[in-house]
This record gives sequence, C-alpha cells and structure tokens, in this order.
Amino acid sequence: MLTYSRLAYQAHDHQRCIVTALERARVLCEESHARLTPIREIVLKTIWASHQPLGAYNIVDNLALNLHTGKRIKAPTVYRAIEFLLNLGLIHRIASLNAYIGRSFPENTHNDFFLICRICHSTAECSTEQMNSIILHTAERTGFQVETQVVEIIGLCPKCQQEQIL
Amino acid sequence: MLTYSRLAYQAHDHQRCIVTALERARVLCEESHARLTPIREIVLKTIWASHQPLGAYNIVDNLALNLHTGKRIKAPTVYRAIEFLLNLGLIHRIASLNAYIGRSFPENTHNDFFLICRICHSTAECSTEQMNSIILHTAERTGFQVETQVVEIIGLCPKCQQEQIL
DNA sequence: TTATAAAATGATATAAGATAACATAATTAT
DNA sequence: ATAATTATGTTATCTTATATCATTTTATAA
Repeated sequence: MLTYSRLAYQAHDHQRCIVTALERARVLCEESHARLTPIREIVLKTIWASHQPLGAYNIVDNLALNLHTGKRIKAPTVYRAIEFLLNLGLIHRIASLNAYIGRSFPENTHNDFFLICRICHSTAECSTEQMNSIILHTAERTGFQVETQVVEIIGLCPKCQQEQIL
Repeated sequence: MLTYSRLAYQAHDHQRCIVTALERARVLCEESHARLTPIREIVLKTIWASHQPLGAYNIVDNLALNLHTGKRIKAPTVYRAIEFLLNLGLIHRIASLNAYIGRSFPENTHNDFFLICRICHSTAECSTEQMNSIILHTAERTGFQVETQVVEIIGLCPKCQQEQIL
C-alpha cells in the first residue's frame, strides 16, 4: 500500500498542513517530554511554510525577515533547532539538496522516501511497505543490518513536465 | 535478481578491482570520445583505492602525498575531475557523506544503490531490478517522472555488527 | 523559595565542502 | 601553422555545518 502526502504539486490547503503539523509536533513533544521552545516551533513552522526543502541559511534569513525583533537568530541556533526536530522525526534532511522539509509521518520512523523535482525542487513524501521490505531483504542477503535509509528520487513533477513540453 | 559487487567487508583482491575499473574506464572513454587525462585517471584510481567513499579534500590531500611532484593539485581541479567521472558513471556521489566512490557498473546508468556502514563507512554497491521497478511504479502513480535516484541504506556491515556484540 | 543543576540560546570563530572567474596550457580541428 | 576547443592552474569566495565558551532560561531539589 502506498501512502503519500504533501504532493506539493497537487492543489491543497497548505495552511491546513502547517496547522496540523504544528499541532502534531506539540502532542509529540508533550508525549516525549521534549520542549518545543518558541525557536524550535518557529523553525518548524518556517520549514513547513515551504513546499521546497529549505536550507539552514534560508531559515536564518527567513527568521530575520519574519521576526523583526531586532535580534537575529544565528546559524548555530537554527542548526540546534534542526537537530532537535530531526531527532523527533518532525523534519527530514534531504541529503542531495542540503535542505530540510517537514515530515508528515513522524511516527513512521525514517522509512519514507521523497520525490524531488529537479527543476522546482518541490518535494513529496511517500511511504510504501513494499519499498521497505525490498530494502530490508536485499540488505539482509549481503549480511547488512539496515538502520535508516536515504531514498531520494529525482526527476520531474507533473507541473514541470508540462512546462518542459511547451 | 540481485547484483552486487564491492562488498567491501568481504575478502577480495581489491588490487584487481582497481585494475579492472581503470581498464573499463579507458574503454568507456575511448568509446565515448572522452579524454581520460592523467589527472582524471589518478583521481579515479585514488577513489578506487579506498573502500570507503572519499571526500574531495581527501582526494586533494591524497594526491599531494602520492604525487610528490612539487606542485599541488587544488580543489577546483579535483572537482572538475570528479564531475567528469560522475558524468561517465565511473564514480558515484554519496550524498549523505559528501563523498565519492567508484562504480562497478558504469553501464547501469544510475540505477544502483548503496549499503553504507554507519561506523566504518565501508560501502557496497548493489543493483536490483525489483527495486528499480518499485521506484518507477510508485513515482508514476503520483505522476512523477523519475530521472535519477539517490538510494543510500545506512546501517551496520557484518564486521561492525560483530564488534558491536563483543 | 531560593540554591543548584540541567537545558537552551547567544556570540564568535572556523572547519569543511563546493564553485566562480579569469589566466594559462595542452589538444584537436582547420 | 593557426584557430578553436578543451583542460588545467590560481585565487578568491560562497555555502553548509560545527566547535567553543559565555549567558540565559527552565526544571529540580533542599
């Protein structure tokens, strides 16, 4: 069974995505006695606000613009928030882009994969049992013990396929 | 069918691997009228000499040590060689490590995946039709057109599993 | 409730990976 | 031989990420 969400290129109420994600983050933090501080929350919100994976320094700039409280939040602080969010599975690092994106299935610990558009960088999160079992089986056949996976499929999203033709 | 090679953690004559890889590179370059210059060749050789993926600056240092011809080959030159080798499919970039490793199947254009040991970083290249077809099918179901894939499985190689237990 | 420990953030500097821009050298084609 | 192309040299810089130490905030316990 294929589960997918955040098909960036399909019309949807993204504001709703963000609200849901933040709500889930609050619950998850409560459960695991982790502190969703204002900084961590705004970093998560900033990442979710974008359909494209966001680089750490993009987040820094973004916060400077949207916080306008005078004091700038600097790289190390953002990276700390990122680390926190990664550990909870609330965001995912897209290795091929050095960028971060909100995860729709924080429970599904690290078993999802990503469809990344080469042109517009819009990124969709997917999860299939099939894929996971193949990965596990193939690895096992060589005696390798799987812990996490980085599966990033690069290509063209439907929107950019269209524009390619025109 | 599962094809795999370069199971770093299995005993094998790696010197032979290197010779084969270089020979294949020469043939492939000849065929595609690409120039395997001395620099490109030594970069490829350096990458192949290691079972662990090698960072670009590792290669730079390595060349400085092993060339001892006085003049150092600098980062941009190495990166150019890397780009050349990537384009021909002779090496692969491991995104999660920012490092490069020799590819055993340059013909298999970019359809392979990698088992990377979290501890020793030894990396094995694999290829299965099954995996490729699942990726293609899942992507297609969302209207996404696959071009390349980054599939990096992180975990423990047999050797490090053993040492973990002890 | 105040002292203490632990966790989070601020601030500065710098490491590590990658590329831009322009000059020069080597190869190939005319 | 000369021009055009391709590859390399050189310097500077950009981007991503982290180390280190000071300070503040929050939690815990006397």
